[in-house]
Formats: sequence, structure tokens, C-alpha cells
Amino acid sequence: MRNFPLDPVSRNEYSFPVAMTPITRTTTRGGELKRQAILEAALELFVERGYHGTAVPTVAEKAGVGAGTIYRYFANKEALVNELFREQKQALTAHVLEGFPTGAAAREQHRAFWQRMSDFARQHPRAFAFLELHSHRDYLDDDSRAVEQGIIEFGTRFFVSAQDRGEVNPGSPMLIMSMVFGAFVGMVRASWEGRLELTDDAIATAEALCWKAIAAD
Amino acid sequence: MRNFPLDPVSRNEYSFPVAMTPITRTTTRGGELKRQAILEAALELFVERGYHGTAVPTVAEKAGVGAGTIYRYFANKEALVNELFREQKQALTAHVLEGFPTGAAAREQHRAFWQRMSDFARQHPRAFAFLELHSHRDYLDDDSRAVEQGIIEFGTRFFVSAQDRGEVNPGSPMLIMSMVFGAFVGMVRASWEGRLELTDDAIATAEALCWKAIAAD
Amino acid sequence: MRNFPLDPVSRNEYSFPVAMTPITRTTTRGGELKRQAILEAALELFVERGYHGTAVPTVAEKAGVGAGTIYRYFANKEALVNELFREQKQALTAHVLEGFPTGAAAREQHRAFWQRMSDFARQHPRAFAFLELHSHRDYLDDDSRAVEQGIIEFGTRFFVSAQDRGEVNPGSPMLIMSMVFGAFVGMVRASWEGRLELTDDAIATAEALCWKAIAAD
Amino acid sequence: MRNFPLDPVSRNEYSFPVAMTPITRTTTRGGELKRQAILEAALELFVERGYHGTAVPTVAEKAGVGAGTIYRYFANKEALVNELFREQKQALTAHVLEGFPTGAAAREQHRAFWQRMSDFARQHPRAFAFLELHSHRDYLDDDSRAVEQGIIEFGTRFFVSAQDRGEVNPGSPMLIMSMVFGAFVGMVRASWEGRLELTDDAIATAEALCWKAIAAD
DNA sequence: AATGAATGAGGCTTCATTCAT
DNA sequence: GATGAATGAAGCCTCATTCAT
Repeated sequence: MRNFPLDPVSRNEYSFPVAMTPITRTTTRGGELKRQAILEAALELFVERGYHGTAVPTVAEKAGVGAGTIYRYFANKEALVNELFREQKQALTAHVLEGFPTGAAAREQHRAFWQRMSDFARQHPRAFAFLELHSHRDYLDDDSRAVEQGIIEFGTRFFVSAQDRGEVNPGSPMLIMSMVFGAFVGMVRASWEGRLELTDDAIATAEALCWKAIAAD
Repeated sequence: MRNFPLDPVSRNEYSFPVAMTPITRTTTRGGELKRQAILEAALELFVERGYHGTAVPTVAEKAGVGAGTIYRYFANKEALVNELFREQKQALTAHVLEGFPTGAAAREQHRAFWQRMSDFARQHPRAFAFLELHSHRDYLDDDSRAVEQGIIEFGTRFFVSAQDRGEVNPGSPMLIMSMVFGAFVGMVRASWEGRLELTDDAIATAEALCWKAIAAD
Repeated sequence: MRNFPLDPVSRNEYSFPVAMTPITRTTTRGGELKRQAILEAALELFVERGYHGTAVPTVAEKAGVGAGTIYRYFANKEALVNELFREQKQALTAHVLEGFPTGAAAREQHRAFWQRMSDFARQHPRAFAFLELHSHRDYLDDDSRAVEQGIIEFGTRFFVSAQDRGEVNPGSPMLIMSMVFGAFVGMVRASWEGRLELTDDAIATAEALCWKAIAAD
Repeated sequence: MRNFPLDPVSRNEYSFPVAMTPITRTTTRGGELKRQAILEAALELFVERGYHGTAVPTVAEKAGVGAGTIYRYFANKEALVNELFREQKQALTAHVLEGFPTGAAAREQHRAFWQRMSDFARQHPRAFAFLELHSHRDYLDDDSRAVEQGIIEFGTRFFVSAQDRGEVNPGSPMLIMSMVFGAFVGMVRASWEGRLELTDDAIATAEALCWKAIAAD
């Protein structure tokens, strides 16, 4: 029926995929504040100009620190972008998964997914744009790829489980997941590019549309 | 009923939106060959490392021409990426629109759209990846943005028209279009990242799913 | 009698140890000229301030080329200092060995050695200072170490051979060689530091002193 | 007979040339300990990588003190290297000169010189390497140059005196001194580079060789 | 027309030094 | 007194662009 490989145990169970480690690299509050300022500045600039298009001193200036200071917190530019990616991807993941109604009906979960993703995209538009509207294949390290893998696996398990319970039509869970997530990203991209507005209505409509596509007949 | 602004004339008509100008900047055939070699090399490299991550001499080397030669065909690096973007976007547009069954039923047109897009994505994976998997906001000029606008407008008009004919459920055409296109991109991205294969079956399934989402009840 | 390890074949034979390759890295004359200008500028500066104390742009300026030009001829600063070291060490070696009276009496050879070394030190004082008055342990690569090894081996073989012929007193050839070469360097260093002058007389005196030290009784 | 300029008074007299000031810059014992730790760390690093190749924070780390602490003991990096040079040069000088048999026969004094130098080189190999195997022309200040001058003058006076007593062959004392010292350094350098071992035998042999070179006929 | 050597501005990073704690 | 986080000048190197050939 489905040739998607998943170990039996996980068929009806899917859970928190990524470590939610609240990293505290520096002991001092001031240090952590500076680290955050650097990450925020980098996020903003990377979204606008991309990783390679952004100069480290520019990040420093926007963060309000000296250029050399960045290297007290990050080994180099690549480490900076990787830590930023991981933190934001984990934040997105946490935003979606914390208190997620894992036991509810599939439709309910689908709605929750769209709701939580939309919340995040609206509250952290740049983080979402950085994560999903840019290609990172160039500089992501293994750790970051692992973090990225986490939410993909979670989504896939959700569809597997929902299919097994007969609430979602059969079909490759990876394909379904990619399309649903793609549709969501497409919506956010349109909003990001000013072609539509992410109102509650729009989101509800989008979610309903998507559900129609995948709901069991 | 729909507040999406479209001039009345175009409601039931949508046609070739973009200039299909087969530009021939250089008179010699050899010149055109070189120009194409440069564009192909640039495409490959931009996909892998991004625009800012790619050095002009690297493009020259991959194209098998001298570094200075690039500047006989393109004013500078930014002009190069813009021409590349336009040519590829226009190629994609042309691939979808040439001989498009404009008069057929919406479902038929939807199928044609998926089919043609998939064809293009499979025949020119790097072109598609360059166009849709990268953020270009940094360097696109007005001309390029206009070209990009073209296919968006075409898609939107299709949905407007199909809605007017009652074949597609109401709802913001821009939202619908963004989600359908997003779903398609999501599918291709998954394939690009090796998470699924773009088989005929997968594409047919995906199209059917999408149609379920938007088909009039 | 002597525990210094040397294969039997080489006992009475010692010959040209290093490749005398007249390297021509760039085809154009202009290129080679620039390369030489860079090496000369580097030599002068390294002698004065040492390798780490010399900035690459300073070398470029003194050589009369752009900073980036240096990297067309040398992979990086370390490659530059290594090529400089090898070229000069080989030049010194060649100066001593070309036409060296290998078959003559030991005293004659000793005289030739002092004569040729002195010639080189007087004609190329900076090259000699760079080679022998600085510590290179920090940045020399294997190739350079191999080149350095060449002349040491040659010297040692000379003493081995002369001892075997009974013209030089027994004793560790490595120790004798190190002391004779050290005495020569000591003399040149004194001259370099302005404490004496390298006149023909001084050199002849020095050679005679040294020979007294090692001549067979 | 000899045109080497030395004031008449000093002809038969040579004595302790340098201030042996045991400087105590800081009152506390702990302070002095820290100062020593810094100097030792610097010595080790300067020998390995040279002055310019060594970063002050690296010295601090190796010394087990904060980076800022170094600046409580030394005005700046250059002051540090100069104080290090002077202390070690004075230590070497003191090691050779304290209790030196000034009145003994020249041969005896020559033996004492080699013996004491060797002792120092074996007990403080890094100090000797720092002092004699590196070029300091870059950063030595006048004080340091004066200290360096001290032992040179002592050595020269010894040879002047020995020549006057007919125990050493005539010839420029500066040349003789430079060669003898050079031969010694050559021997130590060979040992430092692993080409021979500084055994008692080797040292005795070396001293005998040297004496042969300079002894009056 | 084509080349690729040359350039120097600008990018990433280090490090001598300072200063708030 | 001691620390080490912070700084920004300066170092090494890259690369978009030019121009002599």
C-alpha cells in the first residue's frame, strides 16, 4: 500500500524531533545580549542580501559591536550562519510542536499546523524568510542539516499516521508533505513579496483548501 | 465578490504576457555560442553557490572563455545574472504557454500547466532551481521583475477566468495561484534535495491533489 | 673509527646534491620579471623585519606591483617565502658547487669552499643573511627542508672523504662540518653587524685558521 | 701589529662588563612569579614562532595569566621581548663570567669558556636558541644592544690579552672571536636541529679543535 | 574579437592594547 | 591587582573589472 520506509514503532507515534536545548554559550548576560544582537543583525542582512552578499563588518555595524567582537562569539562567518540557521529552525520547530495536539483528529492537527506556522511567519517574518526563502545548500554543515531533517521527519510521520488512521488519502507522505509545506511557503512568499496579506481569513482559507486536497474521501 | 483588480477586458482573455524576444546581441554565430556558454556556466555555478558566492573568473573558466570576454557580452556581473534570469524565466514561460490549451476546460488547463511545468523542471533542473529555489531580491532589476510579473499575471488570470466560469472555487486568485505554484515548487524542491523522484506518477498524483483543493464543489 | 652512517658507495664520492632547475614558471618575460621583483623585495624585507614582521602589501609596494599581483605568482605568503628560500639556497649551493674541484686535495677544496662562500656572501649579502642569519623553522615546508638538507649532506661527505684519505683529522664529520660552517657564518654575521669587514685578507686568514683546526696532524 | 682599537687600560684587564641588576619591578612575590611565568612562556613561543609570529594573548594563555596582566608587567610587546632578551643575555653572560678563571692560562680559559657556554646551552636550550639562533635586529632597543655588546667586548678582550701574552696567534681579535663563537653556535645549532648530540665528548672535541685553530704555534 | 595579467578596493580574520569589572 | 571581553587597525587574500596585447 505504501512503500515509504518507517519503522513500525513510529507508525502511530510521532514526537518532538529536535533537541530544544536553550543554549547559553556565555555566562555573562552582557555577552549573551551581544550574541543575540549579532544574530539579529545577521538575520536581517542575510534575508536582504543573502549570506555571501553580506559582509561581516556590516553585520558588526548593524549589531552595534566591533568587527572583532563577532569572532568572540562565532568561529567564523560560516559558523555564524549555521548557528543562526539552527536557532531559527529550532525556534520554528518549537513554535509548531510545543503543545501540539498530537492526539487530536488529523484535521484538527492540520489546522494547528497552519495556525502555528502562520503565527511564526507573522511574528518572525524575517526568520521565516531566511529559513524558507533562501537556498542554504552552500554553507550548511552536518549539524544544521540534521536540524532541518527533524521537522521534515515530523511532518512525514504525521501524514503516515493520519493515513494509517484513514483520515488522509493515501499517497506518498513525502510528496504530500512537500506539497502542503510548499503551498504554505508559496503563500508566505506572496505575502513577503507584497502580493497578498496574511490575514486570519486568508490563512483559514488556505488551510481549508489544503485540507480538501488531502482529506480522505 | 472578488476584489482582485483586473481590467474588464482581460477577464475572459489571457494571453502571452511577456516579450519572447530572441535577442541576438552579437552578429557572429561564434559570438552567440560564447554568450550561451557563459550563461550556461553561470547558471550552473549560481545554482550551486549563489550569485554572490560565484566569482566572475570562475564563470569564465567553466565557460571556457577568458575573463575579459564576459565583459564583451555583459556589462557587468549584475547584468549577467539579470539576463540569465530573464532568459530562463522567459524560457519557462514559453515552455508553459506555447500552444497552451487556453480554450480548454479548467481541469484540462490545470493538467497542462502541471505537465508543462514538470517537463521543464525535469529537462532543465538547474534552470528551475535557479529561478525558483533562490532568492533574487538582491540584484534583480526592473526589467527582470517585469518578466517575473508576467507569469504571475498569467496564472492569476487563469484562475480568475476559471472562477468566472464556475470551474474553480471562489477565493483570492492570488492566494490560490501562490499556493498551487508553491505546492509545485515544494514538490520540485523535494526532488532537488533527493527526498523524492519526479516520476510521471508522482506528478499526476500531485496534480490531482491540487485540483481537488481548488475544484468547484 | 667513525660511526657516521653513510652508504659505502658514497664514501669516496660526493657530488651535486640538488636539482639546478632553471625554473621558468611564466612564459612571458614580463611575468618573470615581476616574479623576480617580488622575490627581491621580499628578500630585502624579510632580512630586515623577518617573515612574520613583513606585510604582503609592503612587499608589493617595494616590488612596484599591486598587492593582488603577488598572488598570481605565489599561492600565498608562505609559498612565497618557501620559494625564495629554495631559490636562494640553491643559488648558494650552485655558487659553491659549480666547477668545484672535487678531485683536488682537501686543503684545496677547503680553500675553494671558503672562497666561493665568501664570494656569494659578498655578492649577495642579503641572500646570505636571509638564509643563514634567520630561523626558518616556522614556515619551511618539506621541499625547502630537502633543499637545505642537500648542502649539509654535501659538506658532510666532503669531510668523510677527506678523513678517509687521511687529510682531515678524525672526529664526527657532522660536528666538524657544523663548526666550520658555523665559523664562516660567525664571520659573516660580524661583518653584517658592522664589527669587521670581509676583505680578501680576512677571508684568507679565516680559512687558514679553520684549516689548522681540522687538518690531519 | 694589531689595529684593533682598545684603550690601553683594558689591554691586560677584562672584567665583568654588564650590569647584573636583579630587577624587581613588583614588590609582591606573587607579582614576580607572574612576571617570570610570562617571560618563560614568551621565551618558549618566541623560539618556536619568532617574535612577530607570536600573539600576546597566546603568551598570556601559556603563562596562565590574563591578557591584560601582561601589560602590568611590560609596557608593550616590544618591551617584553627586550626585557626577555636582556635577562637571558645577562644570564648567559653571568653563567660564563661568574668565577671565570680570568688569571689562568689562555687554554684553560678557552676550555672554561666552552664548558660554561655548553653548560648553559644544555641547561637552557630555549634561552640559547632564542638568543643566538634568531635575528633580533628588528626590535632590539639601545639598552638591549648595549647588553649584547658586553659579552662581545669581553670575548674580544680575552683574545687581545691572550695574544699579548703570546698564547694565541695574532690576527684580528674580532675575527677570531666571531669565528670561535660562530663555531660554538654552529655546534649548538646542529644539536638543536637534531643533527648531533651535545655530549661531553663532542664538546671536548669541539673545544680542542677550536684551540688548535687559534693556539700560538 | 579575445585574452588573461594586473589591479586595488573590499572581504574575512587576527591581534596588540584598553578598560570596566 | 587581575582579568578577559571588547575594539578597530591592520593583515592576508579574493575578485570584479580593465586594458595592453
